[in-house]
Amino acid sequence: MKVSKVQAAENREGIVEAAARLYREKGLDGVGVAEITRDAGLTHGGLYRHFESKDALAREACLRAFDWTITPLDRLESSQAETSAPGTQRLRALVHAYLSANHRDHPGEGCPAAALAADAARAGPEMSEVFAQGVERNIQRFMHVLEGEEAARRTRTIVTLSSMVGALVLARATAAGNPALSEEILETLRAHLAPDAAQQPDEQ
Amino acid sequence: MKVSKVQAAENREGIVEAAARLYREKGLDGVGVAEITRDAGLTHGGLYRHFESKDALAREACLRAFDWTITPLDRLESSQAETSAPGTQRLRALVHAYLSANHRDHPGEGCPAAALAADAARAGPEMSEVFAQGVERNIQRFMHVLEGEEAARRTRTIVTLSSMVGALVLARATAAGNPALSEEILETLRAHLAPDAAQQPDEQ
DNA sequence: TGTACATCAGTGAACGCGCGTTCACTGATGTAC
DNA sequence: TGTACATCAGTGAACGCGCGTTCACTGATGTAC
Repeated sequence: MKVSKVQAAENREGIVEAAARLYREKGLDGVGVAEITRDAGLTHGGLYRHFESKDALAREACLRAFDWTITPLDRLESSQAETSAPGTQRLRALVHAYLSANHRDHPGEGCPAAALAADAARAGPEMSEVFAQGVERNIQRFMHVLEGEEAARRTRTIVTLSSMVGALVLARATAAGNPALSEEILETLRAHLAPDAAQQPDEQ
Repeated sequence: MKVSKVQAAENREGIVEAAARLYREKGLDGVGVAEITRDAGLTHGGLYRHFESKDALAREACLRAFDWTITPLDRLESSQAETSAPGTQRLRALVHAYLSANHRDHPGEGCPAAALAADAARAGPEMSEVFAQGVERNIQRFMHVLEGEEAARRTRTIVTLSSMVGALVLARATAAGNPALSEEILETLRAHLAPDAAQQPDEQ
């Protein structure tokens, strides 16, 4: 049956959000349109009123996923900033949130660069464009946490983001098979990217 | 028809090598048994004389892929070592080979950690064990390039490997959509991990 | 060394299954009057 | 404001297709004598 314009827009939104989460959890090839629409409370047939194809939905879901990543990081940033924390402390909070066991164990709500970059590299030029935009946005936002001259901040951001993505990816791949190694990787990069200070009790 | 034991062993070997390459190129979910066996010059039916299932083949292929990664790196190491290069130079050669456009554009012969870590994280505990072994082997081999106390070398190795994996993964995801960003990521991490010295003409 | 025959690596048709996509249909929505 | 009806979001059966796996069969291999 037909549905109000408002309801239809909400349904479309629900599909994108379900896809953004499920793709990050199971990979671009690991989840079908039936599961996505079911997760959004719909049936699979209606999907094509909203999206040209599964690939078009995947691109929109990836773009959306890059929002989700930044939001929780921002929340952490601002909660730290409220305590009049200097830039160093904000960086610390960001690095610790990114390289946490919680982020490792919940890719569905986490950074799409860590969850989907390899899949995106194989998914064709359009998906690569989406990803390039998302990564560039991540870089821009991350730069605001740092201090100093712009070129230097960009360099440091790219180094830090690359290190965090690699560490999270390796920690995930080894988590089930060798939990100690997985934790060692996270802890080593936490210490390297956000050193010094008293070790505060770790997240989750 | 039946085939000699030697031929059968060679055929099995060919399947593993084809799988190790194709999985890295197309992902664990991106290639089927028909394509793998065809690539090895066989038909799909005979695969189950050698492997219990597709998943068992995938695990063996991943383990094999971790050899392939180390082999070309070793060749680079030793060719540099012959010119009586200090450890710093060997590290430089390794980092430049890993973060090259050539490695980015040919995942099939490259590091499985960069190509398959995200897939491995979703493929169950047995695959995670395989991956943990492979990563640990990568760490052990990489440590030999560095100088200093053992714990410090291990820390530096984990930091360097994580950074290289993340940079390569991001460079691959953005290569088609924004080649300049992809190159910037590689170059930024080359400069960060193997700094100083006269810029020698780049690989490929 | 020569012969008879059990073994088994490899073939290719067939299977059940889940995929992405299509389409005739339903019926509430929202517009034209 | 009230009524008639065109629109179209959503449903669910159906499609063709490729997947992983099975299996009856083939015939060279390699062993027993």
